[in-house]
Amino acid sequence: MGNEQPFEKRRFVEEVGLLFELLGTPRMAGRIFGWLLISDPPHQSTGELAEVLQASKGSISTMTRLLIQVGLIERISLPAKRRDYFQIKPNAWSELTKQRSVQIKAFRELAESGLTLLETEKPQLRKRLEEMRDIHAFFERELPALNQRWESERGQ
Amino acid sequence: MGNEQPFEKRRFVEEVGLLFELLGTPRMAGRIFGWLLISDPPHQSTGELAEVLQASKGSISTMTRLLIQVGLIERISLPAKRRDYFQIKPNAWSELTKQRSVQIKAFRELAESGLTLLETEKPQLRKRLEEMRDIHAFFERELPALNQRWESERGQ
DNA sequence: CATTTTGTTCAGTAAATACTAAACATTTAG
DNA sequence: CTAAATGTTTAGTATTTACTGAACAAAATG
Repeated sequence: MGNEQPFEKRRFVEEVGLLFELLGTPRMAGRIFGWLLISDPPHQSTGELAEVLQASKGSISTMTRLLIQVGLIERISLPAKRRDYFQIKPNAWSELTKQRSVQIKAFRELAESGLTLLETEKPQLRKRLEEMRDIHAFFERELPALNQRWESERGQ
Repeated sequence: MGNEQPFEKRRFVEEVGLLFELLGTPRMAGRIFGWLLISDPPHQSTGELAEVLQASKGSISTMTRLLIQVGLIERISLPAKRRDYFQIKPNAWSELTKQRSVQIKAFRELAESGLTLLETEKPQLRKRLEEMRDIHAFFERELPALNQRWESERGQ
Protein backbone atom coordinates (compact mmCIF):
# COMPACT_ATOMS: atom_id res chain seq x y z
CA MET A 1 0.00 0.00 0.00
CA GLY A 2 0.98 3.61 -0.53
CA ASN A 3 2.32 4.15 2.92
CA GLU A 4 4.98 6.72 2.13
CA GLN A 5 4.65 9.60 4.50
CA PRO A 6 7.56 12.01 4.50
CA PHE A 7 10.48 11.37 6.73
CA GLU A 8 9.97 14.53 8.71
CA LYS A 9 6.44 13.66 9.65
CA ARG A 10 7.50 10.28 10.95
CA ARG A 11 10.18 11.94 12.97
CA PHE A 12 7.73 14.45 14.35
CA VAL A 13 5.38 11.66 15.44
CA GLU A 14 8.25 9.84 17.05
CA GLU A 15 9.36 12.95 18.93
CA VAL A 16 5.90 13.47 20.36
CA GLY A 17 5.93 9.82 21.37
CA LEU A 18 9.20 10.25 23.20
CA LEU A 19 8.07 13.40 24.99
CA PHE A 20 4.93 11.65 26.15
CA GLU A 21 6.94 8.71 27.39
CA LEU A 22 9.20 11.07 29.29
CA LEU A 23 6.14 12.48 31.02
CA GLY A 24 4.86 9.05 31.97
CA THR A 25 2.31 8.42 29.22
CA PRO A 26 2.72 5.43 26.89
CA ARG A 27 4.72 6.19 23.79
CA MET A 28 1.99 4.91 21.50
CA ALA A 29 -0.47 7.39 22.96
CA GLY A 30 2.05 10.10 22.13
CA ARG A 31 2.42 8.82 18.58
CA ILE A 32 -1.33 8.92 18.07
CA PHE A 33 -1.49 12.41 19.45
CA GLY A 34 1.46 13.47 17.33
CA TRP A 35 -0.12 12.17 14.17
CA LEU A 36 -3.44 13.82 14.94
CA LEU A 37 -1.54 17.09 15.23
CA ILE A 38 -0.36 16.98 11.63
CA SER A 39 -2.71 14.62 9.79
CA ASP A 40 -4.79 15.65 6.82
CA PRO A 41 -7.65 15.59 7.50
CA PRO A 42 -7.37 16.31 11.22
CA HIS A 43 -9.72 13.45 12.02
CA GLN A 44 -8.53 9.88 11.59
CA SER A 45 -10.12 6.48 12.12
CA THR A 46 -8.72 3.61 14.16
CA GLY A 47 -7.79 1.79 10.99
CA GLU A 48 -5.98 4.76 9.51
CA LEU A 49 -4.06 5.30 12.73
CA ALA A 50 -3.11 1.64 12.88
CA GLU A 51 -1.80 1.69 9.35
CA VAL A 52 0.11 4.96 9.51
CA LEU A 53 1.65 4.20 12.89
CA GLN A 54 2.23 0.53 12.08
CA ALA A 55 0.52 -0.52 15.27
CA SER A 56 -2.12 -3.09 16.13
CA LYS A 57 -5.76 -2.08 16.20
CA GLY A 58 -5.91 -3.20 19.81
CA SER A 59 -3.19 -0.80 20.78
CA ILE A 60 -4.89 2.07 18.99
CA SER A 61 -8.16 1.23 20.67
CA THR A 62 -6.62 1.23 24.14
CA MET A 63 -4.57 4.36 23.67
CA THR A 64 -7.32 6.43 22.07
CA ARG A 65 -9.46 5.56 25.07
CA LEU A 66 -6.66 6.79 27.32
CA LEU A 67 -6.24 10.02 25.37
CA ILE A 68 -9.96 10.67 25.49
CA GLN A 69 -9.97 10.05 29.22
CA VAL A 70 -7.25 12.61 29.87
CA GLY A 71 -9.05 15.04 27.62
CA LEU A 72 -6.55 15.43 24.79
CA ILE A 73 -8.60 14.00 21.93
CA GLU A 74 -12.26 13.38 21.19
CA ARG A 75 -14.27 10.89 19.22
CA ILE A 76 -16.44 12.27 16.45
CA SER A 77 -18.76 10.60 13.99
CA LEU A 78 -19.16 12.05 10.55
CA PRO A 79 -22.68 12.33 9.10
CA ALA A 80 -22.65 9.98 6.17
CA LYS A 81 -19.37 8.09 6.14
CA ARG A 82 -18.00 5.21 8.12
CA ARG A 83 -17.97 4.86 11.84
CA ASP A 84 -15.95 7.02 14.19
CA TYR A 85 -12.97 9.27 14.00
CA PHE A 86 -10.60 10.84 16.45
CA GLN A 87 -9.26 14.35 16.48
CA ILE A 88 -7.44 16.74 18.77
CA LYS A 89 -9.92 18.20 21.20
CA PRO A 90 -10.31 21.88 20.47
CA ASN A 91 -10.00 22.93 24.08
CA ALA A 92 -7.53 20.26 25.08
CA TRP A 93 -4.90 22.44 26.72
CA SER A 94 -7.19 24.51 28.85
CA GLU A 95 -8.78 21.40 30.21
CA LEU A 96 -5.38 19.98 30.95
CA THR A 97 -4.67 23.02 33.07
CA LYS A 98 -7.82 22.35 35.02
CA GLN A 99 -6.67 18.81 35.66
CA ARG A 100 -3.39 20.20 36.87
CA SER A 101 -5.31 22.18 39.46
CA VAL A 102 -6.74 18.95 40.80
CA GLN A 103 -3.24 17.64 41.42
CA ILE A 104 -2.22 20.85 43.11
CA LYS A 105 -5.23 20.63 45.34
CA ALA A 106 -4.19 17.11 46.33
CA PHE A 107 -0.80 18.41 47.43
CA ARG A 108 -2.37 21.26 49.39
CA GLU A 109 -4.68 18.88 51.18
CA LEU A 110 -1.85 16.50 51.93
CA ALA A 111 0.13 19.35 53.46
CA GLU A 112 -2.84 20.23 55.62
CA SER A 113 -3.31 16.71 56.87
CA GLY A 114 0.39 16.68 57.69
CA LEU A 115 0.02 19.89 59.65
CA THR A 116 -2.77 18.31 61.65
CA LEU A 117 -0.37 15.54 62.58
CA LEU A 118 2.21 18.07 63.77
CA GLU A 119 -0.37 20.26 65.45
CA THR A 120 1.36 20.31 68.79
CA GLU A 121 4.92 20.48 67.51
CA LYS A 122 7.17 23.51 67.50
CA PRO A 123 6.95 25.92 64.55
CA GLN A 124 10.37 24.88 63.31
CA LEU A 125 9.01 21.43 62.50
CA ARG A 126 5.84 22.72 60.91
CA LYS A 127 7.58 25.08 58.52
CA ARG A 128 8.12 22.51 55.74
CA LEU A 129 4.46 21.69 55.55
CA GLU A 130 3.32 25.29 55.83
CA GLU A 131 5.43 26.24 52.87
CA MET A 132 4.06 23.28 50.92
CA ARG A 133 0.51 24.22 51.83
CA ASP A 134 0.91 27.92 51.07
CA ILE A 135 2.49 27.63 47.65
CA HIS A 136 -0.04 25.08 46.54
CA ALA A 137 -2.90 27.18 47.83
CA PHE A 138 -1.40 30.05 45.88
CA PHE A 139 -1.29 28.16 42.60
CA GLU A 140 -4.64 26.56 43.26
CA ARG A 141 -6.03 30.08 43.32
CA GLU A 142 -3.94 31.69 40.59
CA LEU A 143 -3.77 29.02 37.93
CA PRO A 144 -7.47 29.12 37.05
CA ALA A 145 -7.23 32.91 36.91
CA LEU A 146 -4.29 32.68 34.55
CA ASN A 147 -6.12 30.18 32.42
CA GLN A 148 -9.12 32.45 32.26
CA ARG A 149 -6.90 35.31 31.14
CA TRP A 150 -5.62 33.11 28.36
CA GLU A 151 -9.09 32.20 27.25
CA SER A 152 -10.28 35.78 27.07
CA GLU A 153 -7.09 37.11 25.45
CA ARG A 154 -7.34 34.62 22.63
CA GLY A 155 -11.09 34.40 22.62
CA GLN A 156 -11.73 37.78 21.03
CA MET B 1 13.75 -2.17 68.23
CA GLY B 2 11.51 0.68 69.29
CA ASN B 3 9.92 1.17 65.92
CA GLU B 4 6.50 2.33 67.02
CA GLN B 5 5.56 5.42 65.10
CA PRO B 6 1.94 6.46 65.39
CA PHE B 7 -0.56 5.00 63.03
CA GLU B 8 -1.43 8.34 61.50
CA LYS B 9 2.13 9.09 60.52
CA ARG B 10 2.45 5.79 58.74
CA ARG B 11 -0.75 6.51 56.91
CA PHE B 12 0.47 9.95 55.94
CA VAL B 13 3.68 8.50 54.55
CA GLU B 14 1.73 5.93 52.61
CA GLU B 15 -0.58 8.57 51.18
CA VAL B 16 2.31 10.61 49.90
CA GLY B 17 3.71 7.43 48.39
CA LEU B 18 0.46 6.78 46.55
CA LEU B 19 0.20 10.33 45.25
CA PHE B 20 3.74 10.15 43.93
CA GLU B 21 3.01 6.85 42.26
CA LEU B 22 -0.05 8.34 40.65
CA LEU B 23 2.13 11.08 39.21
CA GLY B 24 4.64 8.62 37.81
CA THR B 25 7.32 8.68 40.51
CA PRO B 26 8.20 5.49 42.39
CA ARG B 27 6.18 4.95 45.52
CA MET B 28 9.27 4.54 47.66
CA ALA B 29 10.48 7.99 46.63
CA GLY B 30 7.14 9.33 47.76
CA ARG B 31 7.43 7.53 51.09
CA ILE B 32 10.85 9.04 51.71
CA PHE B 33 9.56 12.47 50.82
CA GLY B 34 6.52 11.96 53.02
CA TRP B 35 8.58 10.96 56.00
CA LEU B 36 10.95 13.90 55.54
CA LEU B 37 7.89 16.16 55.66
CA ILE B 38 6.96 15.09 59.19
CA SER B 39 10.12 13.64 60.72
CA ASP B 40 11.73 14.99 63.87
CA PRO B 41 14.37 16.15 63.27
CA PRO B 42 13.69 17.21 59.68
CA HIS B 43 16.95 15.65 58.53
CA GLN B 44 17.29 11.89 58.40
CA SER B 45 20.09 9.53 57.43
CA THR B 46 19.87 6.65 54.98
CA GLY B 47 19.87 4.18 57.84
CA GLU B 48 17.08 5.95 59.70
CA LEU B 49 14.99 6.12 56.55
CA ALA B 50 15.57 2.44 55.85
CA GLU B 51 14.47 1.48 59.34
CA VAL B 52 11.41 3.72 59.58
CA LEU B 53 10.17 2.87 56.11
CA GLN B 54 11.14 -0.80 56.38
CA ALA B 55 13.01 -0.63 53.08
CA SER B 56 16.40 -1.81 51.94
CA LYS B 57 19.33 0.58 52.10
CA GLY B 58 19.78 0.09 48.38
CA SER B 59 16.31 1.33 47.67
CA ILE B 60 16.79 4.36 49.90
CA SER B 61 20.07 5.14 48.18
CA THR B 62 18.54 5.00 44.71
CA MET B 63 15.43 6.95 45.59
CA THR B 64 17.18 9.71 47.52
CA ARG B 65 19.39 10.18 44.47
CA LEU B 66 16.25 10.51 42.36
CA LEU B 67 14.66 12.99 44.74
CA ILE B 68 17.81 15.07 44.79
CA GLN B 69 17.93 15.03 41.02
CA VAL B 70 14.40 16.36 40.67
CA GLY B 71 15.15 18.99 43.29
CA LEU B 72 12.80 17.95 46.08
CA ILE B 73 15.36 17.08 48.76
CA GLU B 74 18.98 17.87 49.49
CA ARG B 75 21.88 16.13 51.13
CA ILE B 76 23.43 17.86 54.11
CA SER B 77 26.32 16.95 56.35
CA LEU B 78 26.25 17.92 60.00
CA PRO B 79 29.44 19.36 61.55
CA ALA B 80 30.42 16.80 64.14
CA LYS B 81 28.18 13.79 63.75
CA ARG B 82 28.04 10.91 61.35
CA ARG B 83 27.98 11.12 57.60
CA ASP B 84 25.14 12.58 55.58
CA TYR B 85 21.52 13.42 56.04
CA PHE B 86 18.65 14.24 53.78
CA GLN B 87 16.01 16.90 54.21
CA ILE B 88 13.31 18.66 52.25
CA LYS B 89 14.92 21.30 50.10
CA PRO B 90 13.84 24.71 51.36
CA ASN B 91 12.99 26.03 47.92
CA ALA B 92 11.76 22.76 46.50
CA TRP B 93 8.43 23.91 45.13
CA SER B 94 9.63 26.99 43.37
CA GLU B 95 12.30 24.99 41.63
CA LEU B 96 9.72 22.44 40.61
CA THR B 97 7.79 25.20 38.91
CA LYS B 98 10.90 26.11 36.99
CA GLN B 99 11.23 22.54 35.83
CA ARG B 100 7.63 22.65 34.74
CA SER B 101 8.53 25.56 32.50
CA VAL B 102 11.10 23.40 30.78
CA GLN B 103 8.41 20.89 29.87
CA ILE B 104 6.13 23.62 28.63
CA LYS B 105 8.93 24.93 26.48
CA ALA B 106 9.35 21.46 24.98
CA PHE B 107 5.70 21.44 23.97
CA ARG B 108 5.94 24.91 22.48
CA GLU B 109 8.98 23.93 20.45
CA LEU B 110 7.31 20.75 19.29
CA ALA B 111 4.32 22.76 18.10
CA GLU B 112 6.65 25.05 16.18
CA SER B 113 8.45 22.21 14.48
CA GLY B 114 5.06 20.83 13.56
CA LEU B 115 4.07 24.15 12.07
CA THR B 116 7.20 24.12 9.96
CA LEU B 117 6.08 20.78 8.56
CA LEU B 118 2.68 22.21 7.64
CA GLU B 119 4.14 25.47 6.39
CA THR B 120 2.46 25.29 3.01
CA GLU B 121 -0.84 23.85 4.19
CA LYS B 122 -4.09 25.69 4.54
CA PRO B 123 -4.79 27.57 7.79
CA GLN B 124 -7.49 25.10 8.76
CA LEU B 125 -4.86 22.39 9.14
CA ARG B 126 -2.43 24.61 11.00
CA LYS B 127 -4.92 25.71 13.64
CA ARG B 128 -4.33 22.77 16.00
CA LEU B 129 -0.63 23.46 16.21
CA GLU B 130 -1.03 27.21 16.47
CA GLU B 131 -3.27 26.82 19.47
CA MET B 132 -0.80 24.42 21.03
CA ARG B 133 2.06 26.81 20.37
CA ASP B 134 0.24 29.88 21.63
CA ILE B 135 -1.02 28.52 24.91
CA HIS B 136 2.36 27.07 25.75
CA ALA B 137 4.09 30.29 24.85
CA PHE B 138 1.63 32.04 27.14
CA PHE B 139 2.37 29.82 30.11
CA GLU B 140 6.05 29.79 29.35
CA ARG B 141 5.92 33.55 29.81
CA GLU B 142 3.43 33.79 32.66
CA LEU B 143 4.41 30.93 34.91
CA PRO B 144 7.79 32.38 35.91
CA ALA B 145 6.07 35.70 36.55
CA LEU B 146 3.53 34.00 38.78
CA ASN B 147 6.26 32.18 40.61
CA GLN B 148 8.11 35.42 41.15
CA ARG B 149 4.98 36.97 42.59
CA TRP B 150 4.77 34.09 45.01
CA GLU B 151 8.35 34.49 46.07
CA SER B 152 8.03 38.18 46.75
CA GLU B 153 4.65 37.91 48.47
CA ARG B 154 5.94 35.39 50.93
CA GLY B 155 9.51 36.64 50.99
CA GLN B 156 8.82 39.81 52.97
C1' DC C 1 45.95 -1.36 62.18
C1' DA C 2 41.47 -3.69 63.04
C1' DT C 3 36.65 -3.01 63.75
C1' DT C 4 32.51 -0.76 63.26
C1' DT C 5 29.53 2.29 60.96
C1' DT C 6 27.69 3.93 56.91
C1' DG C 7 26.44 4.26 52.02
C1' DT C 8 26.73 2.53 47.08
C1' DT C 9 26.71 -0.81 43.52
C1' DC C 10 25.32 -4.93 41.57
C1' DA C 11 22.88 -9.20 40.62
C1' DG C 12 18.66 -11.23 40.81
C1' DT C 13 13.40 -11.26 41.22
C1' DA C 14 8.59 -10.30 41.15
C1' DA C 15 5.23 -7.40 39.39
C1' DA C 16 3.58 -4.03 36.20
C1' DT C 17 3.30 -2.28 31.60
C1' DA C 18 2.98 -1.72 26.65
C1' DC C 19 2.33 -3.89 23.36
C1' DT C 20 0.65 -7.83 19.43
C1' DA C 21 -2.37 -11.02 17.31
C1' DA C 22 -6.47 -13.33 17.16
C1' DA C 23 -11.17 -14.11 18.54
C1' DC C 24 -15.28 -11.83 18.98
C1' DA C 25 -18.99 -8.29 18.36
C1' DT C 26 -21.30 -4.88 15.83
C1' DT C 27 -22.67 -2.23 12.16
C1' DT C 28 -22.97 -1.30 7.04
C1' DA C 29 -23.78 -2.63 2.40
C1' DG C 30 -25.11 -5.51 -1.20
C1' DC D 1 -29.64 -12.73 5.01
C1' DT D 2 -24.79 -12.86 3.85
C1' DA D 3 -20.52 -10.75 3.43
C1' DA D 4 -17.39 -7.08 4.30
C1' DA D 5 -15.65 -3.52 7.16
C1' DT D 6 -14.68 -1.73 11.52
C1' DG D 7 -13.77 -1.63 16.46
C1' DT D 8 -13.26 -3.96 21.13
C1' DT D 9 -11.85 -7.48 24.23
C1' DT D 10 -8.93 -11.02 25.57
C1' DA D 11 -4.95 -13.90 26.09
C1' DG D 12 -0.29 -14.07 25.75
C1' DT D 13 4.52 -12.04 25.54
C1' DA D 14 8.55 -9.29 26.00
C1' DT D 15 10.31 -5.41 28.24
C1' DT D 16 10.73 -2.38 31.91
C1' DT D 17 10.55 -1.17 36.59
C1' DA D 18 10.79 -1.13 41.59
C1' DC D 19 12.44 -3.33 44.59
C1' DT D 20 15.61 -6.75 47.98
C1' DG D 21 19.77 -8.60 49.78
C1' DA D 22 24.51 -9.23 49.59
C1' DA D 23 29.00 -7.88 48.26
C1' DC D 24 31.78 -4.07 48.19
C1' DA D 25 33.95 0.53 49.32
C1' DA D 26 35.09 4.19 52.19
C1' DA D 27 35.50 6.56 56.25
C1' DA D 28 35.50 7.06 61.45
C1' DT D 29 36.58 5.13 65.93
C1' DG D 30 39.04 2.71 69.14
